[in-house]
Amino acid sequence: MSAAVYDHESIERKWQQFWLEHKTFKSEIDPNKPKYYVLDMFPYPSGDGLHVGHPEGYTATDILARYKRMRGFNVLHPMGWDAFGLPAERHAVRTGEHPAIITGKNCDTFRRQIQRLGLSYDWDREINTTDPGYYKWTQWIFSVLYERGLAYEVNAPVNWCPALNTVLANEEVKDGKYVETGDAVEKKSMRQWMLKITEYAEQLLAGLDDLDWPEGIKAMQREWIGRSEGADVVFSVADTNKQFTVFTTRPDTLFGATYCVLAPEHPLSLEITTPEQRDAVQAYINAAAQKSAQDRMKDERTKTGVFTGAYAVNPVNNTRVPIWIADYVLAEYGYGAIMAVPAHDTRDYEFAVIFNLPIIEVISGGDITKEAWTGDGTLVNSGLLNGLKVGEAKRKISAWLEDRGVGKGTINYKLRDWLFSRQRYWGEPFPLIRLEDGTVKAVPMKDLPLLLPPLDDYRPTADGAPPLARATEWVNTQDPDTGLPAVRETNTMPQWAGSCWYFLRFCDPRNDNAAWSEEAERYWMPVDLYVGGAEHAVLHLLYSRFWHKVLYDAGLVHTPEPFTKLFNQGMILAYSYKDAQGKYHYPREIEREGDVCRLKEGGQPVETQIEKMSKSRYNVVNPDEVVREYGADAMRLYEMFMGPLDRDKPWTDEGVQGVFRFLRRVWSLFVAEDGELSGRLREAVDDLDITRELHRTIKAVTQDIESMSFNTAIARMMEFVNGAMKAEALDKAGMGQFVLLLAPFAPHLAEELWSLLGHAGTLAYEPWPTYDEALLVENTLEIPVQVLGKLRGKITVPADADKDTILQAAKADPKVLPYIEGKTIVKEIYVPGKMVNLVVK
RNA sequence: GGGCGAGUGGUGGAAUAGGCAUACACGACGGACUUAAAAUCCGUUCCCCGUGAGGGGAUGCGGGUUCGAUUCCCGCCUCGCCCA
Repeated sequence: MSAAVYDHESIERKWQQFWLEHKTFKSEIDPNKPKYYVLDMFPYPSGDGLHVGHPEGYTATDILARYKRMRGFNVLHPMGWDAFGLPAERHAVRTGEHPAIITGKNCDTFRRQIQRLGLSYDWDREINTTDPGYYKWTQWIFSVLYERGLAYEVNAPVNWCPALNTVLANEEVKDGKYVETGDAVEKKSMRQWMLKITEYAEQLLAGLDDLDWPEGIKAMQREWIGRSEGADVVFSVADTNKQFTVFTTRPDTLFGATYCVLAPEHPLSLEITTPEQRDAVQAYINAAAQKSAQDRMKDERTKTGVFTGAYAVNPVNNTRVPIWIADYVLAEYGYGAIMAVPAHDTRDYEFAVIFNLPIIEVISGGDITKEAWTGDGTLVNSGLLNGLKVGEAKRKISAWLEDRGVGKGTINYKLRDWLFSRQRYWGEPFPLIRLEDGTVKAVPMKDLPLLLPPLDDYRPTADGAPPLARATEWVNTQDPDTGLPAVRETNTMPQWAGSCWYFLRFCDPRNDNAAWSEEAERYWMPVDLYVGGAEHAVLHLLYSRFWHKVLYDAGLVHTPEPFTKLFNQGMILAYSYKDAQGKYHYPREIEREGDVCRLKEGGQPVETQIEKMSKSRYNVVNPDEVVREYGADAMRLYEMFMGPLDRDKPWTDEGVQGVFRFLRRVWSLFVAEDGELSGRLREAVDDLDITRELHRTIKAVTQDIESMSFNTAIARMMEFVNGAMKAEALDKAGMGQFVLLLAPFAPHLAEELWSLLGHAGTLAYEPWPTYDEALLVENTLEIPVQVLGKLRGKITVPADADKDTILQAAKADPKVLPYIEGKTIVKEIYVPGKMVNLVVK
């Protein structure tokens, strides 16, 4: 085999070793250099190993990291492991082996796979959330929250997932199911730790405005926080001394309230019910308890409800209105009670029609005999509000209610407090003890980390307590201050805890005296670019922002937001093949003839679709195999060349081969048969066309990297290479500049070519190529000529030709002439350097 | 129902302060090299009519603004995500 073959395997091994040995990408604080902190969402190291989806985001950030280094930035580009998680715990339950062991193995696999991709991480900063040296500080931050009154215990109905034996946060539940696994979730009343994220609702909302994040993600967070302005209004229950408060976003429609509705769970529901109605109400409440909130809120569902027999008094006009119980009102939102204004609320309208309740118009503008009017208009039938517009009426009635002590203008949020405990072993223990009198104390800093105790059996106890309850010696402890007996919390923190602050630890990962030093935090934070999947739009990104704001208020970090710019990469999909029986087949079992795909064996036709990669669909692409066959550079290049980074796109093997061919062409451009530098590359070759092309490429690639349009950057380099292949001689220095352009994308190949060009060491810190604007200007221009907007000809003119000359040439062009002869030119348009359009009649 | 995003060749995609639609790549077809194949290299490849020169049409659909619209505006359709 000739030495000229592009041997990706040995080139990549050589340079990966070089980078590790020389710590090429080690970053240290340097006040003389501008910093650039570019971060990937660190992975959960699952037993399945790396997936081709992971390297997509990692390659994008790596290109930017390498590019920024060449532009003189001090780059922080770290990687670590979000390693607490359920699969390791399940493994421990099955085998009795401590979860740390399997976690360690999985981290090793991930590290090895990631290093094979040639990503320029500073491995001296690697962190692992399950490392006691790390979770010590997670516990410390929990203490900060606890000391600031932001952590509290509550006995309340929570999302219980029987399949997992644990509770879940609101954000983890969708349509009555756990978002990760689809297991059913039910309501169960339990004692749990909560974090007061609601206290930061306003800040979390306001902080979004200035962030350079995708609008969609910001919109999702805004929606999740769900701020609404309105008023609390107090209704008294007629003929009793009882009263209840409703929250409404439409206090202006108060005069149109014709009934009230309490949620089935409302404490007054049964209390106010008249004896005649008691059985019906009780039955309704029982039925409602069986339904999920999502089911109850479905618009298409016919509304149900039951009359309590009781009446409420509307504070604005002392009218008696019936009180109903209905499950379209949720206990969790507002006060679990509403005033119903059927004329101006679609759901109230629907309910009123079904139960034949009165509908009174108080805002003109619609036709309430047909449907609710929810738009703006003028107040009618509304006493003191008559004649006002909606906005004015809201303000006036809020003030009126407040004056009389029967209500006030308020702001309500959909955001609930964060349920922060899990009935798991493999998580951070809460640094808390509980004395016999019920007092809860934080474990002092000097006693952290509070280590997880070893167990023989990682299952929950027989009576349903979390696994940690098995460690009786660990649970039963003493108050270090008084020596009094105390017990430890047996719940642990959710997986989100470790990822809420890991970007801070990366700034100073080996610090034993503090979670981070002020110097490191001030230098590196905030994260300049954060890249990851959109699935964390609400969960991780909202939780980390919350913790960061608390740390900011505590004076522990210097910016109110952690992530300046956020970018979501799309998903990598794959073709899958399904036969008529619905059974999936591996791509290698398939052959393609024209439009139809069939099984190689038996020839049965199969259906082709593009789907998310998954084992069950037999369409997973293993990055190890891609790297083995084509190399890490080809893998990186292909993932970037597939299309825009933020879009979902399907993997094809032929596509990898395409970029592999490109790399091989680059190799053959530089390297001769004998493995030495090709004789085509010579000193001081003066080929203006190639030089121009090089400068155009430098400009385009630079701009494309800045805008993260990596697919077009690669296309530009391909064009340059296609041109250079045709040249007989190439300028060595100029081709060196091209190697530097290629370096962020295909770093191994670039390093190898750079050393073949006679340079010592790494190119990682070589200055990024610059271009000469003068060389971008063409001597002659080819100007398309349109007649009535249709392309009819092209003229070639000197670049400095003036408008008149160009128009004369356009009109004289033999291709154009037939279309203007015998006609009157009414308008001549010349867009400088771009085109001519002649308008004729 | 509301919000966000997308819809361009056989395929992934390129081009938007309005200015040559289809860059780059894949696939396909033809050719060179080879005993043959692979690899590589060269060429063709949006569709229709035409031997050709040439002509016509096309960026989900229908309108509008404009000398000129993939790009801007209005109204729809389809798909994805989020919320209800």
